[in-house]
Amino acid sequence: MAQEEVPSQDPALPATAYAVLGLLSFGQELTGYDLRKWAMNMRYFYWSPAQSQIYLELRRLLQHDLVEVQVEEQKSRPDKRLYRITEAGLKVFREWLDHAPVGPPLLKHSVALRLFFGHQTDHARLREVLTEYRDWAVEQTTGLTELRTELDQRLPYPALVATWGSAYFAAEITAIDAVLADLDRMDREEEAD
Amino acid sequence: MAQEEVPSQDPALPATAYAVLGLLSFGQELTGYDLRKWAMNMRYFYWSPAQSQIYLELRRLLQHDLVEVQVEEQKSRPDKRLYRITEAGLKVFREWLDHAPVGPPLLKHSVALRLFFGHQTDHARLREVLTEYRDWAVEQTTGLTELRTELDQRLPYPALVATWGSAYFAAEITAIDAVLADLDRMDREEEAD
DNA sequence: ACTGCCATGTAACTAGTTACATGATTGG
DNA sequence: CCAATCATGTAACTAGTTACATGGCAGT
Repeated sequence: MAQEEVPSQDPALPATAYAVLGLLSFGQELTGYDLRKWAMNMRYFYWSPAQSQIYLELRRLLQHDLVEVQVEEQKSRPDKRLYRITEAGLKVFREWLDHAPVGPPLLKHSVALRLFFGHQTDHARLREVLTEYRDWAVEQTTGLTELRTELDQRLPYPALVATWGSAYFAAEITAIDAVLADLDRMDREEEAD
Repeated sequence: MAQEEVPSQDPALPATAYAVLGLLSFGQELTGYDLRKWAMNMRYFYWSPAQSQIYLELRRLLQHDLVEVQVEEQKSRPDKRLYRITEAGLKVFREWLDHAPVGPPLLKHSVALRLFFGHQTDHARLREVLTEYRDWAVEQTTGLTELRTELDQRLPYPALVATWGSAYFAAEITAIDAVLADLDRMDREEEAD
């Protein structure tokens, strides 16, 4: 390591670090374990990183003095490490929130990918895959509606995102139904020649 | 390395490898360069990996004999490597298409993430970010409609996905408008106290 | 004259994953 | 009594990124 000259002007953190920082920006002291649970509530629109990744980001943020930790000793189990955002952390987070370039969402839709290659399989199997995805999407809407009622008024912005998420899954369900109908149409057209 | 005993029964390839294999399953011989262009057409629903990653996957697929290559020598520029899917490749691809478990889409929506943390910024900035995203989404629908007319009849399944994609972006635009309206409402409620 | 396309590849890095290890406490 | 939860962390790996290098040829 070189001798420190500048106290890291622009840490250029990965998105996950900002997600962690953002969760801490609500003002509560949280453990890595707590953060993982919160991150799971965000899975509807932001892929939850693995548990080990969260602990890694926390250590990185600590090194940059963007969070501070208070260790609570526990008998015969790992010490509880309560993280809190620092002034510097809040500053960096707000800077990101206000000035980071608006990027497109990163999407890897494996079901859409499989439909794209539909010429290599049959409609029966395609319908199975699509239906399974549809069922999953229905479950997600249920989960989101529950989450939203849980959030409402207390956390207005997360509630807004939950509403958005519901709309997203509703749209997916409608789109799947349209695709399913199109597959039927294709079958009928094939039959009638 | 151990001495080869089994000729790699289950290669367990990453998703990107299947995407490449799938593109080759249309029957054309393609270069890495061609594949990158095709992958860019899929960016609406499946994140385009970096160019270097595509070349890497091709080399891996070659090692597994899932593709074969025909080298065309070029004077004073890199040789053109035309890849073609093999019988084994087609088999592995179909196996994946038919039997891979249906996974949820991987989504990292940085705009939704920023809205989630709206308490740390102001509505003016939030509106800017949302509007910029909205504009981008509008562009995407335009691109997709063009692509769909280009695909229609010739490639029915990609056309289906393109339609789905249009619906997705349309839903995003509607959702953003709803969020924008909600922000207005929040402003009015704040004002009236 | 210059920009963009064709075409491949390497090097160094970062983000992320899965699997493992530990072990008491709480709830049904 | 058994399963889940709490709570952190390491090790080995894979997927993916950016930046660089090369250099002719086609179109405006």
